[in-house]
Amino acid sequence: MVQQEIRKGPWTEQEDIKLVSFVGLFGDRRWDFIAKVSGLNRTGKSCRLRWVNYLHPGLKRGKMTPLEERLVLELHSKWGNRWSRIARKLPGRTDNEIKNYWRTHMRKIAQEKKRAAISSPTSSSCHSSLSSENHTVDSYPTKKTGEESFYDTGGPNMTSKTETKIGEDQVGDQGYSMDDIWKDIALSESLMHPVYDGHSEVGCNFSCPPMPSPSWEYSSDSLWVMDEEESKEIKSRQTSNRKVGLALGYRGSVITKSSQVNQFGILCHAF
DNA sequence: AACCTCCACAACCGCCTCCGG
DNA sequence: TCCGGAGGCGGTTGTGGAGGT
Repeated sequence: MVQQEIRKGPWTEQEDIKLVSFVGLFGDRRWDFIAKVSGLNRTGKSCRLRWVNYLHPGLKRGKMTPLEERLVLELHSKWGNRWSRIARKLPGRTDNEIKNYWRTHMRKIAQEKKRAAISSPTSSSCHSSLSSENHTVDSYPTKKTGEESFYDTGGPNMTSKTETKIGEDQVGDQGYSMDDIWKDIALSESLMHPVYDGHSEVGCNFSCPPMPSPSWEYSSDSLWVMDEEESKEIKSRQTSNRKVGLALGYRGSVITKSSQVNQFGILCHAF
């Protein structure tokens, strides 16, 4: 058999249209199947990612609201890097989006805090990661072996992967890995107030009220409104008739860049 | 105007988990 | 019970655009 070459890289409008229509037909579960029958020379994974992060009708775009920002912070302190889980509490936001947001914004904040900490060197809590003497503020500490960093875990058993990767030479862009970000944030938060001690999901008292689900009105089986338990429950309810025509629920409310708006206009017409 | 830096975001990779045979 | 495949998840990278110098 001649294997068609798997396409990679940016998706075209035509591919999007195809994907949406096939998801409409077969639901958003059987990604490998969809990838095959659609004729998109993409992997199932790629199709799923495109759908979840970009084509899903309930996606909210644009800047994070202050409420969302706060929620991300608090949920991250509660759950660590469980982006998909955090995303479920932020209707319309994807794990990818939150991850990206966290990475850029928190890094920025951490840098600012770090600068502030440097300018007041009497602070005893800033010794650990600020000791790279002959570096500028923008060069970042590398991970010390055996040093504990609860921020890169989000839980007791998420350390291994990160550590083995970053412990080598992989330090991310500009030499600033996720690991370093967590450390910086840990540092900056410790300067501000005591930090919730990390791992357990119980006994964490937040001042933040439960997510009020602002202006969110997507269907009840939305990806984002479910917590794990809910999702399990729904999964158990899911039978073959589920989701057919989910994509037909397209609404015009998806905020996109101008070209993307056009794209969705086209997509709507595809049905 | 050209160049640089930063940011936002899309997408890929690799590992993990789950589920069906 | 075991195994393989599909899907899910977290980490990372690439790229384009905006803003600053």
